[in-house]
Amino acid sequence: MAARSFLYGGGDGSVVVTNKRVHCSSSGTPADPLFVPRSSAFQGSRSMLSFEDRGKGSGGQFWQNEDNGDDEYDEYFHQPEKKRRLTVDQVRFLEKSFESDNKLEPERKIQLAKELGLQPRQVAIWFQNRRARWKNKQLEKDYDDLQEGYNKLKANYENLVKEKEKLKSEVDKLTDKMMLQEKGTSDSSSTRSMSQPQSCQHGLEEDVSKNTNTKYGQNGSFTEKLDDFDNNGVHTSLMERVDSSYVFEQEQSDGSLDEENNLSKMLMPCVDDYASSKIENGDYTGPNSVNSYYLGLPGDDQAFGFWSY
DNA sequence: TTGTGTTTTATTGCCTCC
DNA sequence: GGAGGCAATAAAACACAA
Repeated sequence: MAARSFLYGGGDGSVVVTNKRVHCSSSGTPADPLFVPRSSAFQGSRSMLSFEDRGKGSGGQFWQNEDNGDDEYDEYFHQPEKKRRLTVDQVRFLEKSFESDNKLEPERKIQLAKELGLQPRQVAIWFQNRRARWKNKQLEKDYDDLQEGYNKLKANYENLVKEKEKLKSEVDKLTDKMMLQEKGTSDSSSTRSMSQPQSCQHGLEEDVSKNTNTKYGQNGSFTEKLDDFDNNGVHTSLMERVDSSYVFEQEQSDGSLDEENNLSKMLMPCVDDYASSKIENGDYTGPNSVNSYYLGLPGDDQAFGFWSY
């Protein structure tokens, strides 16, 4: 790999060996981005000493011994200065600069370096590390947001399951009632039923006559009970679906247990559909309702797949 | 004081762009 | 091919509990 020309230490053209890479100093012209005037407060890590508020250690020694020609000590004396943290003021300044723009153009880098008494490369490194930190923070934030959204969605799903169970039990209850009622009425008025539809016995003639596509005749009492259910102000759409399709597609039955089971089975799609349509229409206003869709999937993972973020 | 975990500074290698 | 960015990592500096 081509070595980068990092000026790290001597600005006089000396070769500085760091522990990992050979750095050749630049020629040291003012136009060079790596140029650091010898008169600058900063000479490599020595610059830290000019800010001094953390200035412990023996920062100056390395530079004082820089001209020692003794080969035996050459390597030792050309060890890079131990890294030192930037001062509070330097960091504050860099932070402000980063806030205004997290990318660093060469001109700005040199300007900042001059103002802070740092090497341009140090400024570049600081920005690079700062961008990395910022990115990590963003990732953390994104993760938290996703987690929060997921939790809301999960709560939403659980509420829907509860509501579905509630609806199911209500339907079951009503089905039972209807069955009992149907049995009672068919016993006591078996003669009348020969000439009249059952719905008429429950005063539902008008409803029946309005509806042209159902077979109310045999199921009027059930409809009446479902109407009551609807009066709770909860399940209008369920009623619409019940009226128009599922339930009364069945031909007349003898009111046996089989029919009861069939009715329950037939109603379940209504309930499922009802819950889904409520969400899709944005009608669901449960305690944890969010602007996301749940389409009746059973597992957390699947529910997770349908959110809008 | 010391061990340990975290943060910051700096290096290295790879990649992209001009 | 050089410059610069980024990810991964090293290592020094720092914080803090025991």
